[in-house]
Amino acid sequence: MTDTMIRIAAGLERAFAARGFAEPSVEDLRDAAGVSLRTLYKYMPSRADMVLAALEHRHARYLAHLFDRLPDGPEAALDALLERVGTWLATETAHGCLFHGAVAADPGSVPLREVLSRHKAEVAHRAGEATGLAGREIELLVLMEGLTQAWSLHTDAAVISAKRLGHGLRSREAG
Amino acid sequence: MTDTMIRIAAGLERAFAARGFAEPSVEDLRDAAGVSLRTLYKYMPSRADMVLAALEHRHARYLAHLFDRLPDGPEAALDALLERVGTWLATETAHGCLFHGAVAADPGSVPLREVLSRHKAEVAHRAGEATGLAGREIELLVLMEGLTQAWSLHTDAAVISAKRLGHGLRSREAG
DNA sequence: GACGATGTAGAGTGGTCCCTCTACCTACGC
DNA sequence: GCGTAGGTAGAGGGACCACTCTACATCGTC
Repeated sequence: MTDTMIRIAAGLERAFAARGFAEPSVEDLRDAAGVSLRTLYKYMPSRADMVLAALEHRHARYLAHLFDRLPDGPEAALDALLERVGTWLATETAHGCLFHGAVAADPGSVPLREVLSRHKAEVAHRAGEATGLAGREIELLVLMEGLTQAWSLHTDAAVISAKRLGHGLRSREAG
Repeated sequence: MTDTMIRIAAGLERAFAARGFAEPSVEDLRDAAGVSLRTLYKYMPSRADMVLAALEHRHARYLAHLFDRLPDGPEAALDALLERVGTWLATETAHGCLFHGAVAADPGSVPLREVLSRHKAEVAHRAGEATGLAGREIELLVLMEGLTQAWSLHTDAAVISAKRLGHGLRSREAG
């Protein structure tokens, strides 16, 4: 039951990541999920629900990718974190953040915006904990968001630049 | 002739900025442009061309907003630049960067990606010139992109955070 | 006052899409 | 052997959308 659900969500995430939110039809999504149309609609009663399920699935995977067994020292942690953002972008997505992409594809959707907010807030919060920069979550958010957006244009150079900006953040404790 | 064209492009830009790229139908765009369907298609032979025209128009307006009469001193220039990014987001767009939004709505479009690249490259280049940070364009790009994305969640706090990150960038000339 | 360029108004067409529904299959507990 | 739960396959409805086309209005120029 929940097993089927997870398998479907994984397939949907893959489809949306590869082709965006506008293009794939529900029949494409059915193929990506590997179930029949009826089963798909049983678990996700509308296309909008399919988007939400895919994002939920991605949220869990993204957190795991960024924070599992991160180095302990604060400087090492921040560098490793930004490095992992780069590897995520290189392996998992063709362009930009999937959550922003979903909102951009349907700006009127309130639940979508809520998912985006929760996602970013949790990423920022855990980044603050992991790097010993609690209280500077917004700086960390700006850094990670900027890297995510700039990566598609500059790949590794963007990672290096984000790390430099991050070092500046730590060397001065000015408020 | 070109006058009509500009008026149409301005209306299209407003429509896409307000409602995203997926939602508005061509009839909605016609209303926003204030011309007939026939005239609209005369100047922009397809809906994809309407998107491109809207982005071209926005590109010019964005550059003007960011760089017209920017303060001279490098520190003041960077702060003012980031401040202007904030005011742009507050007055011009409900959510995120319109160029990224357009690509997200149609990830397969090559001309769209080219417009995005040219836009970001020119913004970064001119930001480097204006702030005396030529050679650090990618850091500036990460900063401005991060601010743009984080702004919708944190508004003014994101501007302040971006400024802090920017100060760190200047205080150390390390490569 | 005729004309040509440029515009408006809006109906129609072909196609796609989301979603529903019918009909059938398979595995398992008892 | 039979009911039940949960699955597949796929056709069809109703709505919407991008785009085209016909018919008519306006206006500056000669």
